[in-house]
Amino acid sequence: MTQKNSKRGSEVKSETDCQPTRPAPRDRIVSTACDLFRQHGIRGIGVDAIAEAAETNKMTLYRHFGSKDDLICETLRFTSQKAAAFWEELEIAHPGNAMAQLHGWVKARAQCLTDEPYGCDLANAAVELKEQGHPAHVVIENFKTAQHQRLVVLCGQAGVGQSELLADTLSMLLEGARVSRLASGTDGPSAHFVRACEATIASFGNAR
Amino acid sequence: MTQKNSKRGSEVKSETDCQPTRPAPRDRIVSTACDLFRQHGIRGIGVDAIAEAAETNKMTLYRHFGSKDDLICETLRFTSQKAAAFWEELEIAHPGNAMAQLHGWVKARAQCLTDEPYGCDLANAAVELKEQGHPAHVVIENFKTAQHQRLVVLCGQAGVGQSELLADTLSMLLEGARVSRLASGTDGPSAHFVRACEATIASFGNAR
DNA sequence: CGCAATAGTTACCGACCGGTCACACCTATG
DNA sequence: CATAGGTGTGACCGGTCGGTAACTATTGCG
Repeated sequence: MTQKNSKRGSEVKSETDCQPTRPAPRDRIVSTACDLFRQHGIRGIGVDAIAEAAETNKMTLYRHFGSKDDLICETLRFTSQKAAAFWEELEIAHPGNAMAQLHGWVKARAQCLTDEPYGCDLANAAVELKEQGHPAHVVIENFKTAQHQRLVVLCGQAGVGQSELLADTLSMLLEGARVSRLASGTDGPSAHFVRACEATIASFGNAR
Repeated sequence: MTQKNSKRGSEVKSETDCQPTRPAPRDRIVSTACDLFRQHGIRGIGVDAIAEAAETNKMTLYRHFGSKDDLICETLRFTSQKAAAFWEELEIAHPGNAMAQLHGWVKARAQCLTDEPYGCDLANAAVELKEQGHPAHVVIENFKTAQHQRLVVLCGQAGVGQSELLADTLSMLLEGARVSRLASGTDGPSAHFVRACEATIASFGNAR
């Protein structure tokens, strides 16, 4: 609005190689939509506001995404992909040591529990999008299944008894901690997520 | 719409004492709003649709509730009160036997996990209502705190070690199971909610 | 250069949103 | 019978929603 013809505050031209050449409109829209969906909820923000925040316009948004639902799915896929990278970092941090990776998982999840107080984007979307048959649901379920499967494998490698039940339990603890932080606040049950996980892992380890 | 002047399909008059005299408009609105919020989400249904489904009109709705936000709070309080009654049934079912009540809690929660696939209304509202300062948040937090406190007391009476940590763990497991059922489907981690709870309770009981 | 693809702008559409108004209606009670 | 309070009706308000049309400006590339 205030800048009219110049693309940024800079000199309009000759930003050929120094600056990282700001992302293409499509990418700006996706990442901006991620943030705004997170802050205001999927139903709580309009495409117009998303386009403006992404420093573009609604027409461009609709040329890349046929509908708001398409954009929703794309943002969820985007978030999924970022989350998938986490598992490789875990393997790098504790190579070949599954039990250490499991404890690393707990620690990392506890970290994002405090760093990202808005909960899991995918889970929140599942809560918010009630219309069954919405294309986002398959994205959400695929993501959740994949995340859980990685945890199942990890628990199996850690050599504990009933590894699948442990993975189920940890999955529920994490999911519960994230939504519990929204509903009950910081001092609710989620405050003891780490202790709960560690106690659970220990009990499974001893059980065998 | 189709019935115009007659209040119901009946003979317009003389329902003085036989029929249970259908609830007053205010009560119809609250319970109808509960259902519709659950089905479509709080943001997904309009006051007009709620009034119509409650067989009344928007004006009457606004005469009882000053705003949609007021109605939201009232429905959440309504749900809270119904949920509070559950604890008394639990005491009646297993009088004086805290451990039996704890297992009864698990069983009952597992039951509503399958009976009510839409998750916890209060938790869902917390996810959906991002605007901080929304009056619903205190209703939600009060409810969650009260529910959790009852569980803490119960775990304490059951005589397990670290009863508060057990209550935190069970709270997170339940919350996680309910949202996990939405995000991951019936076959996700929530399928083993009972086993996870029982294993957890057992490990806490043995730990001491 | 010249062309084509992409991006930006403005205006517009019909639908629906939460909320209000004035007025007619019904029914219970005095 | 009369009055009053709760209820029903329909129109209306400004605003926003998701989505589209037509046109212009910019850009990258042969």
